[in-house]
Amino acid sequence: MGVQRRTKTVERILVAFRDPKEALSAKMLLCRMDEGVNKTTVYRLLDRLEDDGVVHSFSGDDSIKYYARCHSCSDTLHLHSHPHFQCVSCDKVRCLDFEVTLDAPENLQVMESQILLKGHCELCSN
Amino acid sequence: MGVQRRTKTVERILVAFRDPKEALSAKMLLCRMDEGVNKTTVYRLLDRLEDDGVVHSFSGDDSIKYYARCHSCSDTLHLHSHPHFQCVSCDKVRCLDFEVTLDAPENLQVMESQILLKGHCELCSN
DNA sequence: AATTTAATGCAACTAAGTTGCGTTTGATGT
DNA sequence: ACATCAAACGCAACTTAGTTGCATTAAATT
Repeated sequence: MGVQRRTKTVERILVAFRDPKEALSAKMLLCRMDEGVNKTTVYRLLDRLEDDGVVHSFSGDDSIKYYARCHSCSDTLHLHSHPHFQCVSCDKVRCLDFEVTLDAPENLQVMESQILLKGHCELCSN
Repeated sequence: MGVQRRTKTVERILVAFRDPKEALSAKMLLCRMDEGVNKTTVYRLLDRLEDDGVVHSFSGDDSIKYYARCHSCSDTLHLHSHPHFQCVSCDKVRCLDFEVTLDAPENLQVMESQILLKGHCELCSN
């Protein structure tokens, strides 16, 4: 049933996610919140915020779980059909703007699709 | 520079990958090879086979690395633009037949794309 | 058969993520 | 304002995927 109390740590995590496109791992979040927050708390809050439809998650190419803001999700409806991009140079991960629909074989009942593009971002592609 | 010697363990791993579409994790491989093979060996062989263009890898929704046979790759050219499917019920993972091309924003220099569909496979969708 | 070096096994390690439990703290009622 | 109670927290210990160093084994070549 997700987050019930608006604690300081919740506020700080939401601040870390102020960029609507940027995706963060638990470790990145821990680094940003310089004043000591426990990693267990971060992992648990990310779970709760995901339940609430505040953030969505996906697995990066490095097999690390990344989280980013949701924009039209709730605790009852989670819908993401946008791709994500991971820069192989600076390792930044983010949501891309366009939606993708794939027509999968009929015998498969597809519930979700995760698309991860890898390459060099604008800043790293020189 | 990949596999240089055709050892028994290499043979056994290639047998495990006889299904051209099925994707396997290191753990699954270890289970299949009932006679003791060390996990380090499996991880190392998978790396080498990937270098050689014999298998390709991708990250599952469970943040576990999966490997599957390549069909037209070599040590110099690795090219995969097909999606993968992971059944949320039986956890089997496999390659799908169709190729996908996405038009990413121009400012991004995309080198590779990973598409993972999640849902129920034919056998589990009742 | 002897030699060489890739491949293997083992133990110890790293890193992401989880769990149990005792303590703290935010929300609610009086 | 204060007591209460469960949500949220911190800590330590754990699980699991994957890696590394090193000594040993076994393919390939002579």
